Amino acid sequence: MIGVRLATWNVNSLNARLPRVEEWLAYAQPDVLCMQETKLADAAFPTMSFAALGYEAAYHGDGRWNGVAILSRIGLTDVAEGFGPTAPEVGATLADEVAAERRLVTATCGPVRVASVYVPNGRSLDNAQYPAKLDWLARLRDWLDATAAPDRPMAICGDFNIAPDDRDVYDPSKYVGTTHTSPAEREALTALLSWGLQDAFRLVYSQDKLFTWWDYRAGDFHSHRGMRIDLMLVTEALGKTVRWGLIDRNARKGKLPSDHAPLVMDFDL
DNA sequence: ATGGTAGAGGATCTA
Repeated sequence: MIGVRLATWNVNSLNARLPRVEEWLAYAQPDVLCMQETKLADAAFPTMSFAALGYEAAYHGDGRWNGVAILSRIGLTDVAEGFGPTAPEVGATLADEVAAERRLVTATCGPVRVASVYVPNGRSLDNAQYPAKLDWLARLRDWLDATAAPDRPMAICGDFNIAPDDRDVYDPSKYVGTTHTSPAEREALTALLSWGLQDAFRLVYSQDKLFTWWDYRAGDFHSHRGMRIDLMLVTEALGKTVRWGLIDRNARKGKLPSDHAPLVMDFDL
């Protein structure tokens, strides 16, 4: 039996967050950490800092917005950036432009195929970014069909910018007519699950109001106004081995936190 | 009260 601890964390700028990430790796001891919103060009990625802690790194960023990465101390091979062979022609439509952004990197870490994803925000239901978000999610489903196998251990980890159901927001009435909870977004997530994925956190917890993101503004964190939008979607081959999990709210506290907390899940393969 | 804060960059844009 192999114990594998997977984690995912939207760090909201790895440059600003590196001390917090290093501190967190030291006490949380994940085997794999997926990060989103690194906001770092690949040439600026702090590979030496993570190597000193025993982690190899795969990264895909352009330095302004977005940017994803995978750290692993159990091997890191077969790295793929973006949608790879299913990538779109560049620049034809807004959806094509969004699909070309640095929002997906994939690698094999020990016995698990791992993807770090940063799903587009969507901004608002009447914004052109909203249909681009839905298109991005459809492309992710197509990419799974083209490049992955649902009968193998795989984890799609990241900031999905979707709260799967009303348990996952602090007050459903506050999210009527907004992104992150719309029927179309939740259907796009269901379409991913129907490929052969499970919401790993829900294999361990059924309670409501367990969040991974809180707005920096208006004291939302301390008032428990948040959403669960950071997810690990795992194949049954991996999900059946889940042993334990946690959203580390402590990492949202203290000095210079990200607005997201890390999600940690343990598996025994 | 359509507010509030944080990051990047160097004026606003994004979240």
